[in-house]
Amino acid sequence: MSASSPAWTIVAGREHDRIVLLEVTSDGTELRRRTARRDELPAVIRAVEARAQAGHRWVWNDTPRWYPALLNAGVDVARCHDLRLCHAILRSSALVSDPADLRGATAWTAAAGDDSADDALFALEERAGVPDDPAEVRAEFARQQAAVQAATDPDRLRLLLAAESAGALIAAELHAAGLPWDSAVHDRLLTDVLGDRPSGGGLPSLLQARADEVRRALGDPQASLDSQPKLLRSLHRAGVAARSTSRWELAEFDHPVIAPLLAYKKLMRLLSANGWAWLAEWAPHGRFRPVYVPGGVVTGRWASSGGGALQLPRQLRPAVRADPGWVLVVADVAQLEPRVLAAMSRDIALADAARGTDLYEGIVAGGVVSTRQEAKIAVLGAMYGATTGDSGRLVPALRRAYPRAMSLVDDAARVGEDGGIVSTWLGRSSPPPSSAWQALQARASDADAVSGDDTAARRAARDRGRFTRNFVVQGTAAEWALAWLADLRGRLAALPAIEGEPAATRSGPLFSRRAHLAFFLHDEIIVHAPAAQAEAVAAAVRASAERATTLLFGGFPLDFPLDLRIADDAGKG
DNA sequence: AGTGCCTGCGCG
DNA sequence: AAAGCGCGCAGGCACT
Repeated sequence: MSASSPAWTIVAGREHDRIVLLEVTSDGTELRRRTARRDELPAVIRAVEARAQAGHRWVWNDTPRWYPALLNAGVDVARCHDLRLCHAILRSSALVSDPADLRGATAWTAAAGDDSADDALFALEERAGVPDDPAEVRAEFARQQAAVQAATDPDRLRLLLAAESAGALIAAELHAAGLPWDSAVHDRLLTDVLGDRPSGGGLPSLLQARADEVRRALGDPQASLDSQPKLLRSLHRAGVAARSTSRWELAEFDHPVIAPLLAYKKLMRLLSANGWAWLAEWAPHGRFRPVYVPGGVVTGRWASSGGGALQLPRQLRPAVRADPGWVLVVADVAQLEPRVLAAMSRDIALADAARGTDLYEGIVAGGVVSTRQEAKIAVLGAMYGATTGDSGRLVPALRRAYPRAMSLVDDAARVGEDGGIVSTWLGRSSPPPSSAWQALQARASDADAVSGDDTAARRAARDRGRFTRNFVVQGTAAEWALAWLADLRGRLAALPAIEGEPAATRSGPLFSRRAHLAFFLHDEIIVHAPAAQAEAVAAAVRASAERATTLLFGGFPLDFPLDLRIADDAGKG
């Protein structure tokens, strides 16, 4: 390592009309300070990136503040440290021994909780509240480094911060590249299911036909089908004594209105959530560009804002189509969360059950329950804290067969019920209980508590227990997925760009000639790749999954098998 | 007209 | 109406 090469380059913020960049060694020595006009930034960053040593990171206050403009200019970076996201992790991590300095830096806290700037239209704008002053940015980075160095387990935290920051880069890149979307396929699907698109303000023909059928069965030509209270009253008049209009409830009744009404609701849902209006707004030019929000969920999962990226119905998958000459590599992890639970609890018995490709069949083969369906609801019940019904009934069998795994989630639940903090494998910690929650518990344990207080407090405690029970598993699964994604991103960047003119330029200046991530959904990814690189990408996807497993869980004998296919569209399988 | 809550349903 | 976690969004509706 050359003494003059920076380990970090801090994009420290704005001073007058110029952006301040500080090159810093790993021990904090400042090597060089320079400034650039905003329009010069892509070229400056490209130049620094080109001569950076391995492991160099960009440090900046907020990835959406800087990175989209770089991507638009055709510049990407290998690594970054996102101060806003890392602050949010460190200030509440139980691994940080003395978070006082970080918690005192309230400007970063306010910014971390502010989602008003996550709107697609403002993604390029400055996010309200994120400090932009070079001295403050530098100080916050120093606070974070000190917190990590003094932490109980610095290596885990470093891995978590690196993964979280890589996620910030990937989220911006996913938006820039977009998911290839065939609007003709989407339109055909809508027309097939809903009927011809109305020219005026009316409903598509098949949807209208269903509505007519429902009103006939109700004997009420004026019945309102889209207002829950009105529909409920119409149903009551027709002799259907439902208490709600949800699908599960309606299915219990035997009445001629039920079938057409359920059909109507299904079609109406497609029209309002992902109909022609959605297509025009969110996938207008052959790409669906949702706004991803890394760290948007308490557990560390990503959220999304706009377009409903994380709720894309299976029904619409056929509209995800590769460009000509390109393919999609679609991969998801089978039973990610129970595998994560087995690994983090070091439960060899559960790891043995996961040995094949289907963990649930493995549980059946071990004689714990008798069918795959039972295994599935038992495992979900264990992770979610089910106490009643089929699921709750099966959990004790799991507790006998996999005591280590079950202790981990049972302990997490107990800590939560007691008002404590739990943490993921890499050290993301749950938020403390709200003051209202604490007040409720305090009131109930008071000597002269009213009788209602006690049951309310017990219920709130159990609710929180189910939350912390699930937090450790869902959060660690999110960490595995981030590690997978981050490693894969590096492997894809190392593949050669295609020669000649790109088949399409809709993925932006960087990704129109390079294999790139196009979609991410908790435990599933889609890579858009030149057809000639399909096998290389598939190998990279698998290798990254193995790397993520090793990074998190070392040599624990458990793998995370992928369901992987190479196809022109994402609708099969 | 803007807001915030409720219901219901899509995803993992 | 899910029993049992985490989300976002549309539409209706009550409120300001």
